[in-house]
Amino acid sequence: MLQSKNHRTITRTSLHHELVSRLQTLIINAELEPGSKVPEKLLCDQFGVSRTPLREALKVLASDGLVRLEPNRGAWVTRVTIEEVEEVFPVLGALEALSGELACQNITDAEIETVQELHARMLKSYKDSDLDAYFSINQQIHRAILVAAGNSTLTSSCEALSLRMQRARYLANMTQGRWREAVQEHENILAYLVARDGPNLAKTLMGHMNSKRLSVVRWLKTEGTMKD
Amino acid sequence: MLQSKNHRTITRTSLHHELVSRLQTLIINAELEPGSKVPEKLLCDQFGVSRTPLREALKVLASDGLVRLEPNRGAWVTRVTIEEVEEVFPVLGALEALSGELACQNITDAEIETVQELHARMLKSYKDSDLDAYFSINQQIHRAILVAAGNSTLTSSCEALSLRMQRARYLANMTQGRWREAVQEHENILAYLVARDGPNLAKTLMGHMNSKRLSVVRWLKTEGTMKD
DNA sequence: CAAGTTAATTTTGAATTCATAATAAAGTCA
DNA sequence: TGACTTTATTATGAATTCAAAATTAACTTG
Repeated sequence: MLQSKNHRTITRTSLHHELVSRLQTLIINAELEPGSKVPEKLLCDQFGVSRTPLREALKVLASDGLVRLEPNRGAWVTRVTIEEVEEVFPVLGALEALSGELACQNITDAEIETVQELHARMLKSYKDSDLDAYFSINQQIHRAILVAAGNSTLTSSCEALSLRMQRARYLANMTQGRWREAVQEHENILAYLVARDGPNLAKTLMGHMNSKRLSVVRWLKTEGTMKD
Repeated sequence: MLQSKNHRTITRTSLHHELVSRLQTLIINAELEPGSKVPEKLLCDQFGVSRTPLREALKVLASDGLVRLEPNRGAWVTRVTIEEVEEVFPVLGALEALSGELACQNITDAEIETVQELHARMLKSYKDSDLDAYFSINQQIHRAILVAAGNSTLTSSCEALSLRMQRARYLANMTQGRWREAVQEHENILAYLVARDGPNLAKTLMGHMNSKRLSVVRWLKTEGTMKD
């Protein structure tokens, strides 16, 4: 059988992917509020598409846990619950630990330099108390390590879970103390990466995820007390 | 806002899930041949559904990596490649290691007994050279450990990746030597589980996945030599 | 006017339709 | 005959349609 050379791998299933990605963005940025109903018709109008491709995208989002489909009642934006956080961060920890191990085996000097630059910029945004910039660069660092690990399955698994944790701004809601601690953890991460010390980088990344979990859970608990 | 009590969580989005699951089965059992085109119309007829829900299911399968969507050319059943195996097993290893750690923390005596019974039955099927039974029970053991770990996110991540590795029969294609080795590894897994020795169970499960990877890759390489 | 009932409206799930792209078949010409 | 066009045919992607379910509104009736 013909192995189909490499059939225009450039073109991507444009509309479908586009919709999935735009809906993800809406949910991450809480433009679609957690717990609320996904306004199918409105979104169709906004995107200028019919219900068919939109619903296809919603099914994919549902399988990623960003929305929940209720039979005959439509799609609902899922909330991040404490239970979910307690589940997802350990898994992310294990995956990031692996990414650290692999990155130490495979990372090039050039890639290390890139991470160092990102780290420096992240420090600056910390000193400037620019939370948005901090979070963006932070993500880029984790992503750079994943890329250096050279395992695309690992990358997509991590990103799917990260997406779920990125919903809503509370991740951005850190105390000064937690922020300082996170920066210190990143110092260690960088050091072990530069030293290409896989086991310690793995341990540190896992610990980093664990601290993050504690911080997010703590925040979710106070939030729960405030509202309800 | 109303937290929507627990809106008939019993009823599941029946048709959609049904289709996803049946398509998965067809692919796992290689009734849809790897590398072949997904016969949309035929499947619609077979399942007695229209193209709309079938295509929705295909998008979900694509996001799980079981099919690949080529723009304007339809869906194709993905092949298990050596590269994919080299990627997926390490990730599965990390996840199973975590499941071992967590299981040791949470498993009940009753659950341990269940695993022991499964293990005994697996040994019997090994002695009987009943490969089908062996694989089925093997899976049940891994699943039981996952369930005992009590992390549903971890469970679904593992199962999604396992599905990808379950395509085609070659997993069943073990040498006598590899089979014996796998059984020995399972002896260790059980022992560490009974002892609730998380770290060693984790290490053993990771090693188990690594052996599996080597075995599958070796087989894929000989298969490649035979055919092409 | 409150609780329950029925009718109107909207939303959902899925089939059908339709324009466009890809493939296969037929036709052309050196 | 064999490479290249041109023309049918088929398959795909997405809009539209339609029946069934859920929601809302209107209407009883005590």
